[in-house]
Amino acid sequence: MVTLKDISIECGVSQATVSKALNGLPDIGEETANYIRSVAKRMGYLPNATARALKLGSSHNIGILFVDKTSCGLKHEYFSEILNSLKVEAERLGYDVTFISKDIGQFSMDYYQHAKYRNCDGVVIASVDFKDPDVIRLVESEIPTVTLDYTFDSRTSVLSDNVGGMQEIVRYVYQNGHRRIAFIHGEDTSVTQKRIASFFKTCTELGIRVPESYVCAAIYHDPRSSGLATRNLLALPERPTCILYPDDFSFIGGMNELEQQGLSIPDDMSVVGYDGILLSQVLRPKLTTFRQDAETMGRKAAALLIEQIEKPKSWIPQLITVSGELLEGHSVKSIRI
Amino acid sequence: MVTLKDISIECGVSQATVSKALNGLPDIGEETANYIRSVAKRMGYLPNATARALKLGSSHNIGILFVDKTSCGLKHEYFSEILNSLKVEAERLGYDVTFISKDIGQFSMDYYQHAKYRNCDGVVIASVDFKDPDVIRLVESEIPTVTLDYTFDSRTSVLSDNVGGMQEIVRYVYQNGHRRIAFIHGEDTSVTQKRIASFFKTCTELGIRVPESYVCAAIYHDPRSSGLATRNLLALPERPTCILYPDDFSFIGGMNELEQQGLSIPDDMSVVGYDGILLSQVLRPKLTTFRQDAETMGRKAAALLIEQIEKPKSWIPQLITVSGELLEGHSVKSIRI
DNA sequence: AAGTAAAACTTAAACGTTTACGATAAACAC
DNA sequence: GTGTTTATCGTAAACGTTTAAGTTTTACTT
Repeated sequence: MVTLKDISIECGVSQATVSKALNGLPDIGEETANYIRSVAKRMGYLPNATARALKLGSSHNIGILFVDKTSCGLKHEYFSEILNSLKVEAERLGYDVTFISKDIGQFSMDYYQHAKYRNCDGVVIASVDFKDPDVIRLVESEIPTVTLDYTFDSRTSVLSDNVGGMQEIVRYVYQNGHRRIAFIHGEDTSVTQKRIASFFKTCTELGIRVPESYVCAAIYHDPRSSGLATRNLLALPERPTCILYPDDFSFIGGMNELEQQGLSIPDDMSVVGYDGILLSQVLRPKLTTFRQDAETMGRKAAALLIEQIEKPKSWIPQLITVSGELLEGHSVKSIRI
Repeated sequence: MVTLKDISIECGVSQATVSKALNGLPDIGEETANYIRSVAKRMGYLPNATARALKLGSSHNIGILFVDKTSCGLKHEYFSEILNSLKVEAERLGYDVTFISKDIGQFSMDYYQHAKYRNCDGVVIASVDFKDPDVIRLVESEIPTVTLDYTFDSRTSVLSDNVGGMQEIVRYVYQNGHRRIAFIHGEDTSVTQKRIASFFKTCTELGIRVPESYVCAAIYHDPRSSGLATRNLLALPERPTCILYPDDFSFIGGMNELEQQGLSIPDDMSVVGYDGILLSQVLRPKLTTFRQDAETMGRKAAALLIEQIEKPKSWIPQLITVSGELLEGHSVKSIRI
């Protein structure tokens, strides 16, 4: 490994001069600087991120928190898309991305300790239990953080527009003549709460009455529970004409249930998904769904975190809401009223 | 941040003593060591991975190479599952995981340089163009590597059993009475080549004649191209009775095509997927497919890489083949001959 | 010509560890 | 009592950077 010292010897100058020349500091003569740079290049010099981090106290490395407990963390296309764009943007800005977890090796540490241990300049928190005391400790620490789809007081977060998304869906369905709209939602999270609230609010605005039995719970990303919920809805004396699913993948459960009962989509039942994953666009009939802009969310999260890292003084916490778009498929029938 | 120095002052001993006590070296008195450890705990001491890495020349950090060009890198459940188990296993063994890429910030570097820059102890290479000169440079460097689903000379790799998988599929289909078996394969990669070779070999062993038109190309993870290939197969004068798809997700394209032509699965056409992703198990009829054990692959890759890192002297390159299992669904009809 | 300022470069300390080597004292052998 | 071993702890250098402060040389000002 070629170091500053090697170059300094080769050039006949001091290490400091080499360092300053390579970093473009102003107090090195142009001639000398160019010469040093050329020698560095010839010798194949690479800066040592570790030494730099030790000296500067900043590692140019950000942590990412994905919990694997649900085991659908990374598997979910929404999150893997976020992760990918986050990584790309961070790298564009000169930062690497490292996973943060509890319990690294024999050491047992919490997220905050892990981030400190690795000298992470900041952490993006996604897909975790936000009630976890360890998560809260990290968020309340001095380490810059950005949370995804959850907001802590005085902290920056990037949110998918769940309120707007649900509103658009309900309005779209309403415009297509539906008045008996059921909503199968996911397990109780802040995202779910927002969608439920927006669902009721929009229905009220439109003057739609929503029977209690039309709103039922399932589990995200679990077609079985959504299938079950679908069956219950179909058994109702007054069937809905349209069912909103917690996510596109869960809809598969509903699809199977409908098919089994000999009902066709959208003629006998209209359906809407959520997420806009690849699958939704290749199903026949194409699924009408609300596409969350995961790419933008990951990019924004990285950009905001790094901005916060680089100007910590003047930083004011931000709440960024990333809007999505309704992807119109052929799963909602237009019915005359 | 509390350092060894702080503890040494508090305890009235030297830094060296503290370091040795915390690392459990034998030349510190038991009494002193216990005292130092208790003080360290009380003061909330955390080792500094950066300083340690600089001193020891090993960062306890491994790199992971995922290319995003195809943009289906992380999105593919197969890879996200590998990534997840790789991460979990690495952390269990005391290593963190960092993404490696070209071009970090304003610096333009190749994979090898990036890995050196970050002091990665080793790199797992997955889902990339293995012909890329930059990848080859990395593999041929002194940095320990493990490749996934591709083998370089004298290098360790973890392979999914594509040969065995295809063999099992063909045999299963054969046992169910099929003799006219078509195979839609993915784009030309070493994985594809293995599957094609195994397909032909197994067919030959079983005495099945395979018309040239039965083997056609599509693109992995792309239902459209598989749909097109399906259409071509259906237009053949002598239709196959069973179609093997490049992967489960691509099969959706075939499913749509079959449905559109009024053909039902498996009565009018038998189908088999590949991968065993979640989707395959919730489709109706359930898709018969070959499940790749991505969890084991990621785990093995991490374990092998770390073993290689920790005993580089005695290391002999290994080729590990991870076998999968046939998941029998209801998409293959048993026909009498 | 004397003083000041700017430019170009060096010295040396610091970041937080680890570890080879040295030092001290107690314990032991004879 | 002398010499040797052993246990325990300290000293100091090293890993590869960055940077404040100092030094020398040159140029400029009046």
